[in-house]
Amino acid sequence: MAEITIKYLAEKLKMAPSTVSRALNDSYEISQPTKDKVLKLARELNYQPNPYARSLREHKSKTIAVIIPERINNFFSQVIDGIEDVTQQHGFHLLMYNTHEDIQLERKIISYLLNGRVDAIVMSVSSQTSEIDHLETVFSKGLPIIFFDRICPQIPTTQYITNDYESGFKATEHLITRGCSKILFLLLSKEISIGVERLRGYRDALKAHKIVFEDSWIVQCCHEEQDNVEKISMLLQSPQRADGILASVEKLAIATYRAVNKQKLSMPKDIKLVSFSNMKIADLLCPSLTTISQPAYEIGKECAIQLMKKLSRKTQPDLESVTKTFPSIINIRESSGG
Amino acid sequence: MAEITIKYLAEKLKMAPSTVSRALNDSYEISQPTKDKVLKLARELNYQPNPYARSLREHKSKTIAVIIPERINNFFSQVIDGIEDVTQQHGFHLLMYNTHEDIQLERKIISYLLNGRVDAIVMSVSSQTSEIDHLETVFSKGLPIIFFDRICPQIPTTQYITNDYESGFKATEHLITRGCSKILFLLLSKEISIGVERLRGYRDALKAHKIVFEDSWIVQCCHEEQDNVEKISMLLQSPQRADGILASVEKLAIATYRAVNKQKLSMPKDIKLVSFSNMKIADLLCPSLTTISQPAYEIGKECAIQLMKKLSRKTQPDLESVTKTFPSIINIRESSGG
DNA sequence: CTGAAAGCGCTTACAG
DNA sequence: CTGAAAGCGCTTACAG
Repeated sequence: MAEITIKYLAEKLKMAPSTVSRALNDSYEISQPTKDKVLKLARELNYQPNPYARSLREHKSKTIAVIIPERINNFFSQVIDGIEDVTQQHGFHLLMYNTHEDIQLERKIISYLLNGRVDAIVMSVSSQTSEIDHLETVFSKGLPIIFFDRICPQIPTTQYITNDYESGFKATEHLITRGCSKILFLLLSKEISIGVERLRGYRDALKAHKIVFEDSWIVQCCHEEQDNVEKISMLLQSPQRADGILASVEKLAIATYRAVNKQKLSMPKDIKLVSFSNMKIADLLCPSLTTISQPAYEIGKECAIQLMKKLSRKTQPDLESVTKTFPSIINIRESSGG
Repeated sequence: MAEITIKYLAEKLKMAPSTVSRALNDSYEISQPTKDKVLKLARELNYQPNPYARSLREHKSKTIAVIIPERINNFFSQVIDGIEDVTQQHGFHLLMYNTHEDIQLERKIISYLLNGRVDAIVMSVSSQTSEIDHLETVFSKGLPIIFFDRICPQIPTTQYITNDYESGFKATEHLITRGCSKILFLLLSKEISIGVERLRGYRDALKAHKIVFEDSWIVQCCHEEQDNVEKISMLLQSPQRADGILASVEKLAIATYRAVNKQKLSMPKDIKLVSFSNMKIADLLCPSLTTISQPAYEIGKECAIQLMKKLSRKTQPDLESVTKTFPSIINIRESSGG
């Protein structure tokens, strides 16, 4: 790969490299004829600047890291599409990392990003993230970071969530109006921010409807589908089983379907289900799934817009320390009784 | 962000930068005591080498570009998980690009990668990709490139596919044994490689079973769900409508479900469906979907393994010009009559 | 075993 | 308007 460099162009054109560089960057200091000559040759030879030389010199990389806890997930895919659509227009590149919900991996990934590899980070923390010193390091180093969905309220930066408390409340209320009185809340173990808010909404809805809450209704699940199916199956075969389930995450709704089938129960007759989910085919499931869906693409776009705004300014003002809320939508379908 | 550099460490330690660099890289030329001192301080100050300085110097970036035509797609997500799991172990980073099935965007993305930004490319081409000069440029520049699924046979490099001909044949045969005699083949417009192979298998299966093929059975769809639903609906309301559908891509199966519902037809009674799809919840659809699923994660892993093998060698032998085939699995469910 | 020097490909302050 | 020089943070061939 014999690369075309500025030096090479300069030789061919019998100019100084500095002149070529300035012409390429359309500097006001360079005459039009010179610019024309340089551009012409650059195009002919398909000159592409070496991004790393530029990054080293400029101390910026024009790349952004996106860190998510799970890749096979419509919500995150949609968020990333939103991010990419914006950053691409600004000539930014996206470095992508999946933590697999593993805090150790998350720390390691963060450590790779600490020396100029990226100009900013957009991130949804893993469900294991309770200690946050690695995230504090990012912030204290001055590396811009934005959180979405699974946020980190302790870090004073811009964060995007949806109205999780309200959605949890409404979803629970919906189940209650459909006749449920024993409602299980499924969540991932130790899940932060979103789980907490959704849970609060759920509990307050129960309280508002004078349903006496039992501790056993909060069910900590894991990331292994088979384990979750078995756990939920067990719960469903108990004599005083629940009549409603609120799944705080899509994968737990899937596990519920499997458990219901396994126990040969009928949904929504025996058990009703609502889940947070951005699945596009929720309406094609058997029975169709009542979902609370988040405006994922818009969230991604907004993250990127804020970042682009910050990074494009000469004097980069700090990202505002604020948590912005997008509205989720509840789509009532058969799984909850329609 | 005041960065810790080698120069800074060298000053603190009263050594030369070259010594520090060598100690950090565990060079045999450096004494153990010196290494210990350097490593100690580096750890204390949490030194992270500047990746771009190193890339510029070494002419390698330790990053790989992954280019896919669509992000909200289980198949691609699984492939990428496979790629990442391997590359991460080798300290490589992943730059990710979604072409949205747009050849112009694909060309643009490729052009960004031509000057050392990445050490290699893993790619699935867009369905619009008929001209391939941009891919030829990549190859001729000596930038390693591997294709998967939607491959580019004209480029002499390693390519990964599944047994698409065979799967198309078997899927068609399956529909025939379930009583279908008018089988529609849905494909994305001008789709390359995979579409072609699957289509060949389909046609040969018809021929083998002495079914006289009609041109109108090959239906070119697009990327707009609504348009596809309408097109398929139209076809389904014709008096001599098909009794079987083979969807070469998951999104066309989804559109078929919607069209069937819209026309108030019943699947599998009125119409039977088989689709290529890596959807994990195909069994939960109404009716459950008969799928041909590809070993996506394994394909991703294999792409990455080949690349790592190549890139880790001092003398990098060319990627073998060979097309390797992974076996897909047919999962028979209700949509095709069980 | 350690150090001084050159250079990767850029950009920009400084001269002229 | 153009050029020579320095420097971004590394690594390595060359000395000693």
